[in-house]
Amino acid sequence: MEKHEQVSRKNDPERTRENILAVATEEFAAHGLAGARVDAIAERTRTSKRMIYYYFTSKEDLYLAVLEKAYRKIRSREADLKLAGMQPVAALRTLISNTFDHDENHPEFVRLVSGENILLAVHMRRSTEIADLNVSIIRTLTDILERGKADGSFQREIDAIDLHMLISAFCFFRVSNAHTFSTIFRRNLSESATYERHKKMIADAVISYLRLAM
Amino acid sequence: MEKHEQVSRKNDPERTRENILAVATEEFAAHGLAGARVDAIAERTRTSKRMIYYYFTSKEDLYLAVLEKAYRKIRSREADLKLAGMQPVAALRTLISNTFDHDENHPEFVRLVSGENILLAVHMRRSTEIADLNVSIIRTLTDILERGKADGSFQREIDAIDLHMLISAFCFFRVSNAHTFSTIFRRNLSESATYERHKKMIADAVISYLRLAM
DNA sequence: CGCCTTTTTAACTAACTGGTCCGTGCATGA
DNA sequence: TCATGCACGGACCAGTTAGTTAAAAAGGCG
Repeated sequence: MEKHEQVSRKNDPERTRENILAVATEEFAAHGLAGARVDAIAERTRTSKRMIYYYFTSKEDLYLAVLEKAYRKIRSREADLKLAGMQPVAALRTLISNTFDHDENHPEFVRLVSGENILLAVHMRRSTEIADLNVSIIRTLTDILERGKADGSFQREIDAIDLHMLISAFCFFRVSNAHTFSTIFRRNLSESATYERHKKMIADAVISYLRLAM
Repeated sequence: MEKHEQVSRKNDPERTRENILAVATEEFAAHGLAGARVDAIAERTRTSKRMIYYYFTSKEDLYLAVLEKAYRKIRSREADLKLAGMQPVAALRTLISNTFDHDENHPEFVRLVSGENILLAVHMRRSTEIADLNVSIIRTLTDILERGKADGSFQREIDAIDLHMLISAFCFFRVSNAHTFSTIFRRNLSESATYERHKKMIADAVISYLRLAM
């Protein structure tokens, strides 16, 4: 639109809203809902505390908005992996690699979800849009499993949601519990050698498991 | 003249301390460090808020005491499984089953650890005793892996800590993320059929993985 | 008994924190 | 140009919260 005018105020509601959301995401991820301070968010914002309430009504509503935005972000990133054309095993490896990288690269998302679980996911339940979000990944997994069974790559009888859980659990835990784990075992999980080894491990474990019925 | 039902007071510092710790554990597990209320703990205690400070000095110190006690509890429960005499595969299955059951039966422990991770494990790092706690499980796993390799049950080259992580991740995640997971996928994880299926799944996955080099 | 530890009670404070009041600046269209 | 509605901000309020104070008194060990 127009150029920056240093003296005059520029009304840019969209920008203000997004700015608040971005700062709030960091704050809630770092301290949880209860530990987060509205004043702290306001300070790091380019606007004021009053504006937070102007746009988001309450601390809880702001928190929910942060949560929804975080989930929306994944949806837009996922599913352009073109797995349909790949061999089942290769497709699965690609999918696992993607999940692994996502959690590793978005610790703030992992922390938000962890915090929400401590609060029994009550806020997430209030949200209508989050629920039907991960349907696509289940559909993708179902397709891979079927094709793998047809061509003999997989013989294991397994439910797609269970499989998703097996994969998610490892990828998520690596990030969500990194601090206590590395404190106890004195091991740096974000080291690139560890990173690669773990990525290969979860993929190999899943593939081994699916290969044969036992 | 009217007298109280309880005429005599019993001085039992140990009991008082334990009572405070037990109530505090519930409160911290339910709401996290920031969300927990000292007054709320005091109310549900058979003693008073003053006693909390008499024995624990501050909210943070109380929280740390809760954390340490939770970890100490596992240590005392584990390692009487007599795995040394069992075949490697059977020993491993027993160990996995035990980890699985532990997390399932102690959601308050899982929540405490989750919360501590959100806070970057800063309190845990202050504790001297928690660190050298899980050495025993690594030793046990190392032993099982060596025996399994010797008798040909396992051919996979793997580090014991990585293996522990693979097992823990699934068991922990099932509990720590139960609320968001079941909200998204509309599945009740504490149902006994699901419980048994998942327990078998993680054991089979680990065994399959260890069996062959790929 | 004599002395130290444990326990009780209730009021209190100082800082904090979520939320609001009320007034001002900005842009636009009539 | 002026009215109107949206965007904005500083100061403030009212409730909450960790932590304290003080005065007593009962338990228990030697």
